[in-house]
Amino acid sequence: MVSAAPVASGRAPYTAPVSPSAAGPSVAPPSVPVSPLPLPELRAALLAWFDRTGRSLPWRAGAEGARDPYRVWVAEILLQQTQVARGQIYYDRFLTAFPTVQALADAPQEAVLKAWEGCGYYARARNLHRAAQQVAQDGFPGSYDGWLALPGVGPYTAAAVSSLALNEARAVNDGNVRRVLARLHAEPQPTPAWVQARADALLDPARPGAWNEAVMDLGATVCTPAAPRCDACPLRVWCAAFASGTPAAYPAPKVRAAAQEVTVVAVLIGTPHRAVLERRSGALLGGLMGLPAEPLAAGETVQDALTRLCARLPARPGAFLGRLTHAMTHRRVTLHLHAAQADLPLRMVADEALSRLDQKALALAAQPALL
DNA sequence: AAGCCGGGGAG
DNA sequence: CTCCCAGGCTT
Repeated sequence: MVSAAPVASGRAPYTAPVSPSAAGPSVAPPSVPVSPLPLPELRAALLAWFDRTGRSLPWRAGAEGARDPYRVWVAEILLQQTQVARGQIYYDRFLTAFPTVQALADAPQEAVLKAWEGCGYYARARNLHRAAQQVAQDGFPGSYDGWLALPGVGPYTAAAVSSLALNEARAVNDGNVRRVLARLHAEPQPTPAWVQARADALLDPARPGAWNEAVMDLGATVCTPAAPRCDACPLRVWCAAFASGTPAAYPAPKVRAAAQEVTVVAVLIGTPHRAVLERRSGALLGGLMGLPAEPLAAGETVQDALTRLCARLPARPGAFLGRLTHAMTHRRVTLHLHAAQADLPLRMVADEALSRLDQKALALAAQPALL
């Protein structure tokens, strides 16, 4: 594979490679302004690598630049902030449930969320469903701008679908592209505009879809976040981060807010298989079903919240069933589960779409932890 | 521009 | 444990 990389024909792309460690611990390494990359050679090298080692994925069926728009679209939504291995499982499940955009448009939202159950970021499913009803009416968009107008479709997804299905010359800008370009240029702090400008310049207009997939494949399988396999990279000879000796230092880690600690009280009325469930509303898990629950207010005890929850339903509180913790990126949830009794309608749990948190709570009730 | 939105893989 | 993932919407 390395043999396919261009023999740099005597030309060293960077005469003065940056050295992050020499700049000191608190000073970011200098960025390369606008690199004079040899576009024809670089494009040929990456596309040759992609044609040889590109991943075979279910949504990649069909002619290059003329893929089935529905399949590409569903895949791109599923893959937002979701790794390919995981997205593939949900892709197969989703396409089986909704083989066509018409089938998706005709389905009730609960069925769409059931197919999405456990995949996270459920606004993706709600927006995809709404957009499908729009497409079933008006037909598939015929351009980047048309796709961009659909709910749930932003600059990344519009570029991906229009390049893969319409052969439009639009460069995607995702986490892979950001990392690959940050390293190629040794830029520690790549802004979205910086990445887009360089992605636009690099895009091979002759094969926009294949080019986009090639950069993303490179980022996912070779130019990986923590331990890049530079020995297998077709762009190594032009890579300023490789030349620096510390490619993993680019881009610098993003500053993220600390996870917030939240305590929640939930009640099981019925059994783990047939129980009282409520439909969540709002941004967090909106549209999903779950056990009746209340977060603890400031200064409130678990017992206070349990009393408040049971007064709302209404229900009579029962035995403590167990506790669990659940991580949600920006939240660290501790859930206290109690039994309760009430005269309220029960639902078959297996028929509803639940979050992982609620699935954990039901599993806890099915087999109480010995603590 | 910055927060928010799930869940899991990799190191 | 931390950081990241074929991002988009809201404020």
